[in-house]
Amino acid sequence: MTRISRKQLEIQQREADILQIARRMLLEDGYEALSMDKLAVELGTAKGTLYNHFPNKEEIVLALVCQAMQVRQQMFGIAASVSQKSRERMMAIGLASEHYVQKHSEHFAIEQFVSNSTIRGKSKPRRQELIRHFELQCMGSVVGVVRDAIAVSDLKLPSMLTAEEIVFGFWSITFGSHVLTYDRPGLNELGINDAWRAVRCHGCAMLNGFSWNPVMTFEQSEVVFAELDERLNMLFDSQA
Amino acid sequence: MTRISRKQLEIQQREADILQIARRMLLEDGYEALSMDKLAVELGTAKGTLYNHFPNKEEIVLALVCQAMQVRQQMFGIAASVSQKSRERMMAIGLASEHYVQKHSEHFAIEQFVSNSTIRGKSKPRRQELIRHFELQCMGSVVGVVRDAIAVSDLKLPSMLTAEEIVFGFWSITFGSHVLTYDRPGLNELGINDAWRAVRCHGCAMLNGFSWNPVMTFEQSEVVFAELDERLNMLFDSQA
DNA sequence: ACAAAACTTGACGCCGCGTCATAATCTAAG
DNA sequence: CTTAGATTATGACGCGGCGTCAAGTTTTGT
Repeated sequence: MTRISRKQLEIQQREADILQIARRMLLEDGYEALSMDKLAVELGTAKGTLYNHFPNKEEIVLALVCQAMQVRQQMFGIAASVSQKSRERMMAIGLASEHYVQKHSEHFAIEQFVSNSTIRGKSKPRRQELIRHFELQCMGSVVGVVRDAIAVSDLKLPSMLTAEEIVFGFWSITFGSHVLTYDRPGLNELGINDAWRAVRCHGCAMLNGFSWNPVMTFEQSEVVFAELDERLNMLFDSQA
Repeated sequence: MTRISRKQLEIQQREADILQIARRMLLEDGYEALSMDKLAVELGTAKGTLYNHFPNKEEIVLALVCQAMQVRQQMFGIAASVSQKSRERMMAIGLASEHYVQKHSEHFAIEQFVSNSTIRGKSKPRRQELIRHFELQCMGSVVGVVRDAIAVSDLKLPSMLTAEEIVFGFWSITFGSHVLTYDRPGLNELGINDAWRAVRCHGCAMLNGFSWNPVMTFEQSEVVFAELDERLNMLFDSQA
């Protein structure tokens, strides 16, 4: 049976190779530059072989998106358990998001390609479920923090909002900031000097806006962010 | 000289027709469905004629984006002058954004196609300047409100942030929310029942987080939003 | 009326995706 | 080891999309 496993591994390895090459092409020259023909040439096989692994181009991209979301989800999980204090856990998730964009931009960038596009529709149900799964897990991590905060009275849930809708607010602010920061050319020239610091401030403002205890000034918040950042860096490094 | 103007008008009219058809194609079937060949057929001319008006496909899309941004910018301008109170002006701009996404989704959707993509790079400098112009104008409207608020002490500018960075926060939250709401399938199933109301609450939370006077509860805020919304609807309708 | 300028046309070259008949390779039973 | 049957690899092909350009047509100015 050594034969079977050897062949199996060879195929698995090739699948990984395909994704690796595809990622490089996407990152280097954008979505249009991802060509199945060129990919096959770089892989050293015929084009038809590619189609034994993935039914179409979109599935390759979505496989990369899945990898990306898995990385993000793991980081969120780690961040959510970095402290006992609910507000710090929330801040840590924000930092994880920041970290993800900055230090794993190869994944973040690929998430962007698919964010508003026809790509999703062309994928198999299996893949869609997987993506949904990771989305739910990320959401779950953050909603957990919100619920815990409510349970220990760090946060009073406004009558107009659900816990998920609270999360939606923070999701919007980080997602929005990071997308704008990442692929909007020249935010600096618009007067936004340090977008990253600004995002932290906005997160702090919003936490304060919900009266999420302990309410603190931006200056105090910055110190806490710095401490959490250091702790998170260690955790993330030890993970890799 | 009636001849000159007749021909000129004919050409201008055709340009408008091209954009109209292109918009319909984009909205109906997505970016991939915008085909120069089909566009030419629908227009009733040869393909080469298209290329007398636009040097490439991307320029057509970007022309549509310019139209969209112009609409948005006008709405922002109106919203920024709907009240004397700085906080209400800020809220009105949020409402304008909401209105833009909901009632002018044909424009908003097209902005999305270009938000993270290779399209921008293929356009002529002239077009890029135009886009930049509208971006600056929108930014300018909001920054104006922030500066006014500071001037009348409705808002104290945090030492860590510039006025533009404050705007960036609100930009992120509305941009992020609206993108997520618009093209994420099934936010409802994630527990987000009324994303629109949630966005208003988050805006309110953030304003409160900056201690933007008059600080108010979500419930109070909702009433003000409703009043402003009505006033804005009248203004927007009278504009059209 | 007529020449020069401006505009229109559509066939053409090139490239990319996905297919499929054929060829090569592997598996497992005899 | 042999060999039939299953699995996998190949690349030429069909189709369709973008942008070009030489040839033809209309408009303009005199």
